[in-house]
Amino acid sequence: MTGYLSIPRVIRAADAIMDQVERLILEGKVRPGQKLPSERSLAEEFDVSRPTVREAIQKLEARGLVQRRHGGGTFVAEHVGSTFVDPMMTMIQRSPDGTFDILELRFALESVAAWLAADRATERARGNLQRRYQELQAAIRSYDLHREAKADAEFHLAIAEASQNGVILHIMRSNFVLLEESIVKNLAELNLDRMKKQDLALQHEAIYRTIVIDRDPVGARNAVRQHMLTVSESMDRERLADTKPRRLKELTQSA
Amino acid sequence: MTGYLSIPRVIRAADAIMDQVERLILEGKVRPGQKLPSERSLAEEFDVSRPTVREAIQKLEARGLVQRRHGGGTFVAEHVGSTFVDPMMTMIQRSPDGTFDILELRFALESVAAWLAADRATERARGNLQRRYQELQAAIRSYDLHREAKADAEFHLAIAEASQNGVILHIMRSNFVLLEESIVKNLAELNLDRMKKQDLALQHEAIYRTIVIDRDPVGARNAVRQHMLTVSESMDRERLADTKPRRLKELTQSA
DNA sequence: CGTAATAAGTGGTCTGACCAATAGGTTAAC
DNA sequence: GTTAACCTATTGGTCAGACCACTTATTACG
Repeated sequence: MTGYLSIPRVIRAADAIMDQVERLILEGKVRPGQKLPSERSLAEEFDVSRPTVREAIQKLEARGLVQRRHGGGTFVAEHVGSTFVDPMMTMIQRSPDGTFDILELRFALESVAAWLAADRATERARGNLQRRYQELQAAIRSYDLHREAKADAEFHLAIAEASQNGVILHIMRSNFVLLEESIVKNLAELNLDRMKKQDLALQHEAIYRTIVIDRDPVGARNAVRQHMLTVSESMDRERLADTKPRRLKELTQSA
Repeated sequence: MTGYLSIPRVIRAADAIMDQVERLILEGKVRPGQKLPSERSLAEEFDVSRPTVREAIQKLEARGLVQRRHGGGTFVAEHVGSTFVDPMMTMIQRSPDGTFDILELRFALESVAAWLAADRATERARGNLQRRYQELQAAIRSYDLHREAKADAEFHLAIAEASQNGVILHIMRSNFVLLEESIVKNLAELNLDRMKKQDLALQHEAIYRTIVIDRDPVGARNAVRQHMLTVSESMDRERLADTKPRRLKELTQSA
């Protein structure tokens, strides 16, 4: 049937198909959410067997590019790369120090992102940031913890978007879910302390203002650092017997 | 957060097998580098067909947990998760500003990593860092560009390891290949300028010293920042018509 | 003793079939 | 006429058995 059976293939057929389908997706020939051709028709089109096509699609699924529904079809993931959290990351999160590790990561990424955002955000990005900020305020007033966490995460994500750095944005996006869970945790503890809660609100306001209004890179960076510091302090109580020294505070203060 | 479309997921046989095999790996029943049972014997053991086992293993392969060799067998990946580079990242890298974006990411991550490493690196991690540093020096003397880039990347990776932050380490590992390519690019340009090359050597020495010998967090962070700044300057010449303002320098100086 | 031919084992692909879930159109009930 | 139940074609999920291509270990030959 398949004409090139006699040709010794160095590369695997499945990988070749995967590249082709991947290109279809990445080049936008099939848009996010759209349905991919069925396995059978793809097999015919590429002139390979269905198992080979299945292998290809499975790999794409494992990488989060597509999603399969039994009986429904195969669909391109809604936002490529954003729903996908790599397995290692979730493992890390469940580890004892995971939450704090993530906080240190955020400290590193978001302080730089804020600096960059204040420096070079587009008009559109600033508008978006403002919208996210207002949404966050509304969420806080709603006393819906989950909604607040989501809005909080979206706000921080908007900073990354405004930074115009695709890599930083991608990392924050691909860990959006983790970020959200992490925020839920933090909020749950902070809710007991109205003072701290007030601090958070002021800090969010400072971040928003320094980036969107003042466009002050240094101020934005410091505001984010202060914010992270407050969040980390709320966690310290619960982890007195930590195995590693945790000194975000000093990391913040030492210029 | 999790999709509204989220359906009552019926467990697929392949996924169940994947979990089982994954557990074998993560629980250490089969060690990295070790050979996994053949597909046929796994199929018999789990009482499913070989295609199903193949699907399971394929997914593990796509996630970088195992590696298959035609005719050889399936092996557990040497360092789990480190071979895996996610597709989006390679796309970003090929974009016009990709190289600079990565540099900004490194600026954010590595400066914090250096700070943490100087503060809390274990004896073992410091020894490893020293070894990597010596290897880097040897590589430089060999005038082998690729070897030098690899040693350079390994050195920076060792900093992340010493930081004891699993998340930062993971991100740097999963982008190790990109990091290496990025360094090759930078070195290629820097090679024309012996002065700059000398600067790099001094900076690597400073990073090594502040972390391993002095154990000076602030010094380590500044050393990394200075290093990134030098690297970024070598790129500026080639990208005068950049679309985004790039001011790593100011990001460095403003305390 | 060393090297080359060979055999066994393993992943890679194919064919074809049947099962299970979904989606959409058709029909029946209201 | 509208809505609800149902039926069917489509599509992904699984299975079986076979053969090909590559690797590795064994064996036989020089």
